[in-house]
Amino acid sequence: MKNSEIAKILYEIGEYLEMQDDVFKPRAYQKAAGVIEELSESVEEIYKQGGLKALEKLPGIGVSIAEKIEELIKTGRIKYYYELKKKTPVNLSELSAVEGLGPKHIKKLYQELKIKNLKELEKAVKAGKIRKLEGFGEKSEQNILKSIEFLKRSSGRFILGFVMPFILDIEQRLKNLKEVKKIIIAGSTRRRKETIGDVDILVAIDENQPAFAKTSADAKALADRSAGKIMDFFVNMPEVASISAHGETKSAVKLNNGMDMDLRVVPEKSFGAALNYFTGSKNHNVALREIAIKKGYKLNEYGLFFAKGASASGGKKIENGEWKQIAGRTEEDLYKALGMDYIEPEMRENLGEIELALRHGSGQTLRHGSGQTLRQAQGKLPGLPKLIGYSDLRGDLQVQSNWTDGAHSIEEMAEAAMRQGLQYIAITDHTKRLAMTGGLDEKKIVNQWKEIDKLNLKFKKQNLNFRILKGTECDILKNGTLDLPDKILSQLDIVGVSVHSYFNLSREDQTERIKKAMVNPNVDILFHPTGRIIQKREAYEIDIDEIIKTAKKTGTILEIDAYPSRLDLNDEYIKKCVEAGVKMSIDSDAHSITHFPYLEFGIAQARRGWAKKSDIINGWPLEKMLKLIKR
DNA sequence: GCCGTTTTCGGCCCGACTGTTTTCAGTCG
Repeated sequence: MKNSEIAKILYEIGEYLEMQDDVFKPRAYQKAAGVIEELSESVEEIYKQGGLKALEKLPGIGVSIAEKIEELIKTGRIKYYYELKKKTPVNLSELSAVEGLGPKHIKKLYQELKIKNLKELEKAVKAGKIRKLEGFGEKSEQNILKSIEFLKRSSGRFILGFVMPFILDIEQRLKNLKEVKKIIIAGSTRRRKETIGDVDILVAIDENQPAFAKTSADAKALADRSAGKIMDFFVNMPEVASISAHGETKSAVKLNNGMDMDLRVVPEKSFGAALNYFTGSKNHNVALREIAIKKGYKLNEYGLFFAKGASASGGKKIENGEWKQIAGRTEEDLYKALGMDYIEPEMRENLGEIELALRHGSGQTLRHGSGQTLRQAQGKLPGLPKLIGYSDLRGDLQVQSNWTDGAHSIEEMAEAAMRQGLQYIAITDHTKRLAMTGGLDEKKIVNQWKEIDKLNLKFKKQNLNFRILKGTECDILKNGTLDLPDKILSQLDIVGVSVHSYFNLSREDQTERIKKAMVNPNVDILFHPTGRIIQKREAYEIDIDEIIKTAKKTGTILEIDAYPSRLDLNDEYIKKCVEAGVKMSIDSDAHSITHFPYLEFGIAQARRGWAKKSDIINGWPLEKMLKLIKR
C-alpha cells in the first residue's frame, strides 16, 4: 500500500472528525497524514521491519493511529473509518474540492438535502435549494456553482517551468506600480516545486511615506490607500476570471487559465516575516512557530514578537500583554532570532532542514557512502549544505539537434548554449531504434562527427571558449543491450542511455534491463532515469535504490533532466543520490534553442534534493568533468 | 489523538476574508 493511499484515508478521517465538535482530533489525524505523505520511506515497509513500535516513532503518530495503520496494512480497511463514513456517506474528496465547502457544510448538505457527490450538489444548486439552508445564502450558492464549473474545466495544478513566464509577466506589471516597494512571488513557486496549484504574490509598501505624512496616523492612512490602489489594479487585470476576495491587505482571484492567484500587501517592516509565511511550506512554518513558542515568542506573518514584561514562559499565552516586534523585516533576521541559520526556500519542507539549521553547522558537506539514512546520520551532520547555485552550470550533456527530432542545427544549438553562458554541450541525438525521430545508425553518427569537428575548429579559430562534445542518447533495448555497438560508443565523448520502450515491464525486469546497460563500461550517463512525464505518464516501475547502488558501483552518472515536464530524477531521488555519493548531471534535454533556460528548473530540482555543486558533474569545467565520468 | 529542555495533563499555529450574521462560524492557506 502506497503512502499516499494511507495518507488519503487519514485525511478523510480527519475531515469526518471535523464534522463533529472535537477540534484537536482532526488536527492530529491531518498532521499524521501529512507526515506520511512527505515520508520518503514506505510506511508499509517501516511497519514490516519494525512493527507498531516503528510506526509510533514517526512524528505525529502515536499508539492509536499506529494501530489504525496496522489494521489498514493487514486487512486493507480501517473499521473506524467505515463507521465514520456510515454516518455521512459522501464522496469527500469530490465535495471538499469545491472551494468554500468544508466539512461542516458538507455535513449540513448531507443531513438536510442528502447530497453525496458533485453531481447531486450541482443539481441542488440549480434548483435553488441550497440558499434556503441555515448558514448558506444566495451568494454561497453562486460561489459553489462557479467552483463546480471551474473544477470541471481545469486540472488544478500547473507545471512550474511552463507557467513561469506568465507569472513573471504579471509580477512585472505589478512591479511597475509606484506604490509597490518590493515584490516577490512566494509560495510553492519560490520553493520551486515541480507543479504549483496557485500563486502567492507578496508586496511591501512604505508604511511611513515621510514626505507626505505629518503624523503616524496620516502615514497609516496613506499606506492603506496605496495598498488599496495595488489591490484594485490586481483584481482588474485582464486575465482575471473571477474575484474571490478583495480586501485591504489580501485579494484572491481566479485567472482565465484556471489558476488561483493571491496577493498580499504588508508594510516593509513585516516583509521578511510575511515572505517566510507565504513561502511555506506549511509544515516548515508550523515547525518554526513551535520553535518560537518554546522561546516565549509569537510568530506570524507580521513578525516575530516578544511579550513585553514577561519572561520567556515556555509558550504560555500572554493575556492582554503588549507584543514587541523583535524580527521580521527580513527573512535572515527572522531565522537568526530563532537561533537558526538561513534556510534556502527550496529546502523548506520540514524534511530535516530545521534540525540542521538549529545546529549551526560550518556548512561542510555530508559524509558520503556510509549507507546510513539521513535521520541516522543527523547526529554527525555539521549543518545545512551549501546548495548548487543558479549560475553554477558550465555545460549541458543532453542536447538534440535536427539530425533527429530537434528543431535546430548543431551550430544553432551551440550558439544558443553560448548565449546561455555555457562552455560546452554534448550533442546527443536519438539512435535508430527510435525510428519516428529518424534515430542515427552507425553510419549517420559517424557523419555527424565530421560536422561537429568542423564547428569546433571554427569556434577555436574565433577564439571562443566553447566545445561541442560527441554524444548519443542511445536506446536501451528490451533485453538491456544497447542500440549502437560498443565500437561506436567507445569513440564518443559522452554516452547517455535511456528507456523509450516497454515501459510496463515488471519491476524486476525493468531494473535488470537498466542495470545491464549501466554496467557497460562505455555508458556514462543514465538519462531521465524513471521516464515519468508529469501529468501525462507515470514513471515506469523500477527499484530506484538498486539503480543508485549500481550507479555507485559502476560510476554511472544519473541525470536530472531539467525539461519542466520531466524533472527526472525528482527531488526525493536526488536526495538519495546525494546521500549515497552518486554523481548527477543537470541537462536541458533541449530540442530547440528556446529550451536552454529550462536548465534553471533542473538546478531548482537539484536544490530541492539538497545537491551541492560538487554533486553535479557539469558544474565543473570541461576537463574536470571529463575526468569525473567513467572513461 | 499527540506530545513533553517546566509537563504523563493540559495544551495544541495563526490570521484574513466572506457570508450570513447582529457578534461570529466556516474556510483557507
